[in-house]
Amino acid sequence: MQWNKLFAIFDQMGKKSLITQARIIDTAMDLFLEKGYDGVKMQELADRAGVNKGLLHHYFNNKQTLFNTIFSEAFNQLFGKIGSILAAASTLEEKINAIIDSYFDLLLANPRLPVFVLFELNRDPAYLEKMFTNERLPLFIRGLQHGNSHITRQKAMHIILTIVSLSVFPFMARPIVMKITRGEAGFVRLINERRPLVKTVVKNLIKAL
Amino acid sequence: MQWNKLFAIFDQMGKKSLITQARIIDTAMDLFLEKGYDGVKMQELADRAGVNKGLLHHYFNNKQTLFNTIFSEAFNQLFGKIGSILAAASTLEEKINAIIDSYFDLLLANPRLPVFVLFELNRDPAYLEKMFTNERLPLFIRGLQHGNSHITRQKAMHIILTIVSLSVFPFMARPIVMKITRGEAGFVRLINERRPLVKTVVKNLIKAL
DNA sequence: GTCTATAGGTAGATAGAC
DNA sequence: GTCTATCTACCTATAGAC
Repeated sequence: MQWNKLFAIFDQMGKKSLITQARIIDTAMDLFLEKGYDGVKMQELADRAGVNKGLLHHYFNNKQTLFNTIFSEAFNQLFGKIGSILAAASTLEEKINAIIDSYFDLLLANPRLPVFVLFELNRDPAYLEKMFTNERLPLFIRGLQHGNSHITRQKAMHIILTIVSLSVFPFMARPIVMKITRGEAGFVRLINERRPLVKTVVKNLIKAL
Repeated sequence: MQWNKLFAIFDQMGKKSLITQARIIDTAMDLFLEKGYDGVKMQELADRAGVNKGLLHHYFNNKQTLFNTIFSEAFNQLFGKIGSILAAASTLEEKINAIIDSYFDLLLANPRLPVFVLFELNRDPAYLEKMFTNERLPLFIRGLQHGNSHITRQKAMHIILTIVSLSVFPFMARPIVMKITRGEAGFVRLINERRPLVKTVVKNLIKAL
């Protein structure tokens, strides 16, 4: 992002501050996703965002508060869409394909998302208490079961876990996969080849269950 | 690990130092896997290992060197066994089931392994250059193809990626899965239920390919 | 090999001028 | 809202006694 140009334009409009906070959040998102909570230094964040270090404390009281903002956003990007897809009225196969497509699109644009979220959750599972309300997961399962009463709770869990495993893991292993495909282009090609394959695998799983 | 007791015994034998280094490595493995490179402080590591902070620098020159030791070990635990299984003389199905079982056993004992390795690889892919020699991956693929010449290089990659995705991801998402299963016991039950399911899914994938 | 003391640098956070 | 200067705490690493 070429912040300097945008910055100058907004500055002339006298609305610098309007985008300052947004720019901090935008930069923090990049940086935390790359390095995790402990790897990010406030000074580096300020430099990359093109703002003074003191401003970080003006907008967000401290590092933890800023991180919480980013983590919530990342978590919701990663798990928010499943809920709405499952809640929508459509066939089981349509729902499943929609989830798979949604993950592939999201992670092609932002591949670091899952490693970041799962690393931080692993480091401190307390984050989960704030994020995953207890109503959220039964909702997923009921979304799958709706109109498909033969799917038990247990089977629904295995189906969801299979979908997410197959869709998300290749992006988490991206550095390794890119070593095999020798570069970004090959990675994208392999991923897009995988998209229909994952759909088929899940369809066959449901038949077998 | 109850280091204090072992420590006292070896101390009486005058062989304290023999296990000191091993204890540091053991503790560092736990700590780095939990918090990642940037999250670990040398003081905390020394305290947990029951040794003086200065000793860490005596055995390993600096934090980075100690970390490299741990990372190599973790990486090899995670990817070492695939190679030897694939190289062994057995049928395709036997190889695949052996890999799946190997992952489930390894990760039931040490669930943090994959998140740690992939987070650190994501943070600095340069680690990969030292770990993944260029001969390693073609070897995996040829291992799968051996005696099954109908499997193209491309198909082999998808098969391996599917096996690893299905075997490893549930452990990476462990905090979330444990929230659903309400505790460790439920998690282990779900995982063991999954083991044969993963084998079936992969078998069906190969038929479909 | 093991410990204490401390150097040297950097982290997050605050105070106050503009 | 923005910037400079600075405080306090902590981190890695080293020096040197035992």
